[in-house]
Amino acid sequence: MDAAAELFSRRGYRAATVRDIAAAVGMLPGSVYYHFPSKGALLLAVYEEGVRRVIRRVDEAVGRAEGPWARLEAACVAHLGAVLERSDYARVMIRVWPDDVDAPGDGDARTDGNARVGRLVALRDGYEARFRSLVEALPLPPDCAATPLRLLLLGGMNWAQAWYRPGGDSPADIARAFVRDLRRGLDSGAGGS
Amino acid sequence: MDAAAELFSRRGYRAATVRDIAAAVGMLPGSVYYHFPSKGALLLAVYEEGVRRVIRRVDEAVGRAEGPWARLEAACVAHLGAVLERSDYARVMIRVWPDDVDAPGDGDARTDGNARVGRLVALRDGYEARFRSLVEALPLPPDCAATPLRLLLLGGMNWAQAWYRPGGDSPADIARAFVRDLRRGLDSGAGGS
Amino acid sequence: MDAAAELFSRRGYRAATVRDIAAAVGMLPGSVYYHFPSKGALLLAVYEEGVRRVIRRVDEAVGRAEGPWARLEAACVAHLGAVLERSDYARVMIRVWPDDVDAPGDGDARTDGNARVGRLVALRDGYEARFRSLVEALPLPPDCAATPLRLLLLGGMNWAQAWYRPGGDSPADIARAFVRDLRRGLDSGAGGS
Amino acid sequence: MDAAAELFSRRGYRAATVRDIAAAVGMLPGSVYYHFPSKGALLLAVYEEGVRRVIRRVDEAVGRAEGPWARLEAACVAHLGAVLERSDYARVMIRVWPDDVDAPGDGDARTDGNARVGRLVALRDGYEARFRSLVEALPLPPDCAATPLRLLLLGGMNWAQAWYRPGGDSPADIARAFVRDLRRGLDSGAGGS
DNA sequence: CATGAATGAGCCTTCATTCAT
DNA sequence: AATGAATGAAGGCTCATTCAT
Repeated sequence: MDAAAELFSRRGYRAATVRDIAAAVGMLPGSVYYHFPSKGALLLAVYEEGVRRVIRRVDEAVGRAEGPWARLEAACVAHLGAVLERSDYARVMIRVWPDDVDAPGDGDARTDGNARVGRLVALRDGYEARFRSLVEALPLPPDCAATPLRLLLLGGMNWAQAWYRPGGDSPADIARAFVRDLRRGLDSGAGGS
Repeated sequence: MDAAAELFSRRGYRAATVRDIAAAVGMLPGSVYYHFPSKGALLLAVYEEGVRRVIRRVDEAVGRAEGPWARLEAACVAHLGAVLERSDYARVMIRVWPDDVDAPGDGDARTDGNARVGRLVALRDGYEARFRSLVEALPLPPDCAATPLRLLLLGGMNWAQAWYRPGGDSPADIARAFVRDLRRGLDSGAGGS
Repeated sequence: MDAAAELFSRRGYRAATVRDIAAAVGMLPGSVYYHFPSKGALLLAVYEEGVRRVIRRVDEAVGRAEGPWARLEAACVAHLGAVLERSDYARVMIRVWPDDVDAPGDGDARTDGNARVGRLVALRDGYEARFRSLVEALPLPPDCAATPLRLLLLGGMNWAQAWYRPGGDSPADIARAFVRDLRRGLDSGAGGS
Repeated sequence: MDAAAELFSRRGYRAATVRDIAAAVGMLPGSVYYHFPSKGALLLAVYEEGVRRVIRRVDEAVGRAEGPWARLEAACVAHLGAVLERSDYARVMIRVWPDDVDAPGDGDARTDGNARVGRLVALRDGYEARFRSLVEALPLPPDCAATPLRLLLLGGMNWAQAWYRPGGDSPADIARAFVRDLRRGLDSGAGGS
């Protein structure tokens, strides 16, 4: 049931009801539970698939590019494309905060929930490791830390879901602009401090 | 009710229940409705206060700085400080997606909800306009668009809520690193394309 | 909500739905949860009240009687009267097996459930201790153990719920017959082994 | 399906799910319906088999004994052994109240359910008739009614499921103690009324 | 200003059951 | 003889909300 991705990505985890997800594929709510043991497990499956897809896309793009800056740019184009347009699965990774899956009550569901939160975070971290390598491969000035740079770039892209509307600049153009702004200095030297 | 700010910022809109908010100040859920007509209105109030506070903080910081880059940096330090550490109110602005407030059913609540979404978006936009001015005041290279730059910077900062943990670099340091990375070029010239 | 006692005693724990219990007092299912945190807690409350009531009734009856056999008889009359006719609360004690309250899933509800099972068992045991004393006070033949005797008597009475129908012998008569049969020998000496 | 007997006897009718029963023999829930038209029918089959088995056991034991008291004792030893240790099938007869099989809703299922309740009760009554004969064959004092005696004895034994735990006295010993207590008088003559 | 009690819609989940294959 | 997939009703429970007091 991969139309769950659409609802999770559009409404968030809590607001996307099992009923709606089932109805979206012409099922009844109970039927979902034949395929997934719980709503949380369904999210996890969607999330995993989302990560898998972005990874594949990014890896392919990186593989086709030459040179560290080109590789980073390719990765960003792939990431932003996936996260904004290409894939509901990928979008879920951005829209759903891992702890949304955590149940409010204390207890068993909570235990499962916490385990799930951990898994979600691990998946995301695993993916972001790719960007760590990419950024560390850059020929940076000696006093420039790779970490804030990566965080700025990834954050800028992920947050794009908050403002991006189709019709304007394409995700690829945006990604390229982000990388270009970072690569060359923005200070034209004309201004003061 | 500042307790609402805390819960909205920590759990998100849907997961923060009126019960919990009321309990946090020793009230019963019904009592909340003496002060606010609905949960959505409560969020709106908190959100508004959040925007107000960040604005005040940012304006003060900007007022004390000289030169376009210094002003932008001051604004970023203020913004990131508010959003990561200083204020639950400000945090809500980041953690709650405007459409979370939108009811899924059709009806009156939906109408109110939609109106509220618009208001939330307007508040945020109003605030971000400050950054637009700040960025446009920068002495940028002629072929460099202000919009992606602003979006990258704000996105990078807002997304920091996803990874920031107290104890490492301070928000102010992070903000300064972001601005510095953007200002000077990152390409040391050693690499190819 | 003490009409729950009626449904628990008539249908058993699982078959008595919260909806039915609520409807029986003109409420909606959600309203029950203002008064009791869960169905299991409701059962516990009913059960506790049931035990309390039987204890009171038995203690009163025992207090009015003189001599060990008369006291046991009085206790049995009180017990059987409560359990068959007088009180839905008391009936629950017989009809509901403690482990019915235990949830099938593993986890938190299970923990609470187990705790509840223990409490139920403890309540019942505490009550039956009264019969232990009563039986031990009897002037029994030296080779006659009190335990099987008590178990036979209590079991005979508790099981009466399975066959008793109003209209025939009264519970009091039945109880008296039980005690009499035990007290005097039944073997008329006419038969062989 | 002997697995059904185990689950019905251990958890009761409602708490034993078709899923669990099927899983216990490596089947899927749907497959059960090839062999039995409904859960109620499955219970009925198990119950019938249970009655059949106890009857066989009791009849054999009674056949081997001589004299009315010895015959009753043999029957009780057989009954209690079956119901406590020997047979899940027999245990079901005690653990499941006939009306558990009755659906709460009105409708066809209700009709079937009621029919089934009747059948269950009839089976049990048929079995208990044996004990009626056994008790009536006893040389009882003239003013002693056979009915309460039988009810006390059977009830005492059936209720044993509520307190019996393997490891203590054997079911056979318990049964013998029950019969002995009834046969000889318990009143040592020392006490007053 | 706040409470106590209730509401009713809705949520996630379970379960007996069905049926084409 | 059994499975895989689905059904639909119901179940326990939650939650925003209302309202008389």
